[in-house]
Amino acid sequence: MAGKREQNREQNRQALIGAVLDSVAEKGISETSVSEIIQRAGLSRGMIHLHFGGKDNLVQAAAHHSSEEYYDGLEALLQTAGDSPQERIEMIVRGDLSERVLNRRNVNIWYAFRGESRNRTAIAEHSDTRDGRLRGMIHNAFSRIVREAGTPDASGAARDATHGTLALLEGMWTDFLLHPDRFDREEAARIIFRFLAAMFPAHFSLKGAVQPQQEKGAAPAAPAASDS
Amino acid sequence: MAGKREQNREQNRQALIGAVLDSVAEKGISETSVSEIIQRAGLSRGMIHLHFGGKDNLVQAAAHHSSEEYYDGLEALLQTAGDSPQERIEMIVRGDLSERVLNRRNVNIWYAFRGESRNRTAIAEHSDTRDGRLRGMIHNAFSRIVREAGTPDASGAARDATHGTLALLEGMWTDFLLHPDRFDREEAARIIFRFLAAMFPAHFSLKGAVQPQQEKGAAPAAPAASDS
Amino acid sequence: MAGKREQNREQNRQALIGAVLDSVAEKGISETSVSEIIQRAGLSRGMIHLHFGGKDNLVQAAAHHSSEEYYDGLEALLQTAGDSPQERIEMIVRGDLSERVLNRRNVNIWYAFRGESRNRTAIAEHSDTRDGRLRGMIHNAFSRIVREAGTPDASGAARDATHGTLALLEGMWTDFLLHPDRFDREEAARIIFRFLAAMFPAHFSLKGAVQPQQEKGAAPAAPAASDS
Amino acid sequence: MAGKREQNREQNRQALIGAVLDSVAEKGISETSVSEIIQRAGLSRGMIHLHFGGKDNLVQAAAHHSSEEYYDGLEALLQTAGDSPQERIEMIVRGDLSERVLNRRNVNIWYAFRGESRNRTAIAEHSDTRDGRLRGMIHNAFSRIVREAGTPDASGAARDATHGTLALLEGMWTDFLLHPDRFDREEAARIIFRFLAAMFPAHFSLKGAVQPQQEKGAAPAAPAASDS
DNA sequence: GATGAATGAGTTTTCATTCAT
DNA sequence: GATGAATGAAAACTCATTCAT
Repeated sequence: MAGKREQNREQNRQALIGAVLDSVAEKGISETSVSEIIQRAGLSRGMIHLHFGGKDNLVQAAAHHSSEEYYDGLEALLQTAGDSPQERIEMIVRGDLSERVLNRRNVNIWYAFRGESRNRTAIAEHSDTRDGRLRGMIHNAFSRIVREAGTPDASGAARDATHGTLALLEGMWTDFLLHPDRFDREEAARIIFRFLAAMFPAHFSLKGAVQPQQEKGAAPAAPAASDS
Repeated sequence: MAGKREQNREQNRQALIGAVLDSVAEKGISETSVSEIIQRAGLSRGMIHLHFGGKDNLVQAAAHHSSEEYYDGLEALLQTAGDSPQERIEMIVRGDLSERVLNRRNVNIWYAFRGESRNRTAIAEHSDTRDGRLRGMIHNAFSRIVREAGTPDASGAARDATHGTLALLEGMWTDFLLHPDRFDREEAARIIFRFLAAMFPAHFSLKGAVQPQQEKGAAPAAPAASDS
Repeated sequence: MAGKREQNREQNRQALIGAVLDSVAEKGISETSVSEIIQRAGLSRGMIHLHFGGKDNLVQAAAHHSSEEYYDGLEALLQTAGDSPQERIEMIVRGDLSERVLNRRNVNIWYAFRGESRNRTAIAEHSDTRDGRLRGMIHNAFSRIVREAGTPDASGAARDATHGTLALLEGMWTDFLLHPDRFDREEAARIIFRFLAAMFPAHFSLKGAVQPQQEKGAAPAAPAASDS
Repeated sequence: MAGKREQNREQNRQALIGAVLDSVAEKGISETSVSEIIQRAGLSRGMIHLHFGGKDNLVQAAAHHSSEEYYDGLEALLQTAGDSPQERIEMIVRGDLSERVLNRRNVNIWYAFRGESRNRTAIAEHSDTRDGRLRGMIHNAFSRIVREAGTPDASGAARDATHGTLALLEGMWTDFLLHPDRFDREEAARIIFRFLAAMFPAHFSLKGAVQPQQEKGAAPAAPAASDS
């Protein structure tokens, strides 16, 4: 079979990336050695250089992959969101705080990569464009809300709401990082919606539920905005 | 002089800690080698093991020192704050976003140490109590504000405001970490106060200035709340 | 060839062990550094940790090897010995004092490893069983001699002869260690046989030659009993 | 007081030597570092170089001291021995196997120093003369025994008995070194006397007791011949 | 004389990378 | 292509010695 080799090749690449991410999450970047990686992946030493040309590239690829996965989930989530701006924002917030996205592994990985400047630039570089798209979507939603609220957005309320919401989510991630045991997803969501409800009382309720419209059903299954 | 030697000893310890922090800020933890440290400190190799018993301990001590410095500055700042809860909160927010606290060096250090769980737990051990104290002070301020606002705090508004404010600050630090060039302190403060103004319109203005009272004068010169 | 690499691997392991033994014999344990070892072996630094996981393990392996070699030679020697108990004992004594076994290198190595309890216990662990076996063989021989002598062994003559013979050999090794120049193998053998001749006059002569039987021909070519 | 300083000086020298011997006995030579020594001695770092001019010299001095002590005890013991040659030999044998001389500390020290050729030669230099003297005394005793036995010593029986006895003692020390737990002083003495009884039945009994004469009373209190 | 902080040469160890098989 | 033994530069650490106090 022709594609068998190619398929195996991709399988090995993914195994290595997965091994890096597992190790980074469990042991941290500085203890993620080549030996650690190949042991987790169950592959040979040479594989890393064969497929990625070196450890650094592999780690970059893993960082890239992790970020990619995050944003992909996020955009998929938005596809399923309702039309109302409140729904879209709630979906992002709830998604970003969901077990599937906000868990020890992801948080450790995310902060580990951010912690080392070398990788930081690489991650930042590629995630900025995509992050911009997400930011744009949230901003659109808030713009609509502001418009619906009838007040002119001269003072940049939509932009500030966007920035603030993303900052709040970041802050919640940090909470989780530092105290995964005592972190309470419901509380985190409630706080964010409390802030939003204060700014847009007609659109968000204290409960964090979208106010006037009916609930859209399905719980969010994937991540939401993080990188600012 | 008698204490000259003892004094010198302490000086060297501090020099080593400073060198670690400089290196971590500039190069990241994984490139902070013993050679790098002693070169920056202008001291001898053996010194690290003499005073700290190994590189790891030195790095931990540096993390500890950094955290301590942060909380010290923060608490000092609160000593100078006015009596009104608004003033106290504003001082923390503005302090935490001030050049003196929120700068590339500090942010890099802070995130570098958080990036690896080993350092994270080591910092957590001693910083949680101090963080709790700070959090308590902010919570007190918001409680007074809620009380003054006349609404019963059945729904935990004070607690949520505390949590939310700290999360927002965290989010702003992350903003700074990822985009130190385009970060705008004024904007960051404005957004936070916009959220607070929405929740407590009688106490916070959109400008981020304390509403009714006269300004307390001097702008904050030191750090404020971060660790959740 | 298929096994070429595996073969080379084992070759290198052996080269390292040999280098350790050479160095220990010539310079002593404390001057047997990693640099010294790899220089003698003509191999790379990393090899030691690759094959043995550290210098300490390598040194232990060398001690093990040395001990093993000694007992192997000894047991091989006994295979070639005649049937009479005198012959067997003489072979052990002469073998243990032979140039091939009792030489500067071996003695230095033997005492160097014994000098530090760490190595001592490590050797003891595996050599005690073999030593016991050897001791058993000597004891058998003496038992037969005692029986042939017609006296009942109520007083433990065979056991004491065994213990005493081994102690004498040990003592001769120490002689050699301290004065390799003036050590006289013939004299050493003569003294041992003088003691044995005194105890078992019908079986051992002053000359150290087996008394009644004809000589078995070949001179012993390998080591004999030492470890108590 | 004038001699106070001088007295203290000597006290410190002895403390250092004692610390070295303790450490060598417990940890072995290679783990006997300057730090270890001064900690045990409770003295300052500089002391070693002040009094001995360096660690090596101190270790040499300790080896010398240990050897000195051994021979001193031995010679003192002989002063108390009776006149008969049997008594003198028995005193040396029993002394050399006594708890006071043959104990874990001494054996470890003795073998540790022997294990490293550097120390070996240094000890040898000074102990050879004394060892020669001891050897001479034993030889004298055996010569008298041989003479009393009436056989001409053409075949060097006295010399061989001397050499053999010392070798047996050495062998017993090695026994003790390797298996201090199961070592049996009585058995060791019995074996040596069994050999001697076989050679000189008129002078030594199987029990290891001097044959014809009455026992001399006092148990031996100090060491006996070792260094060959 | 005594102290112990400081030094830096030398030691062990780690680890990304290479390359013969 | 895949493997894992081999490499050696660079890392962390040890430790006898020095010397200002």
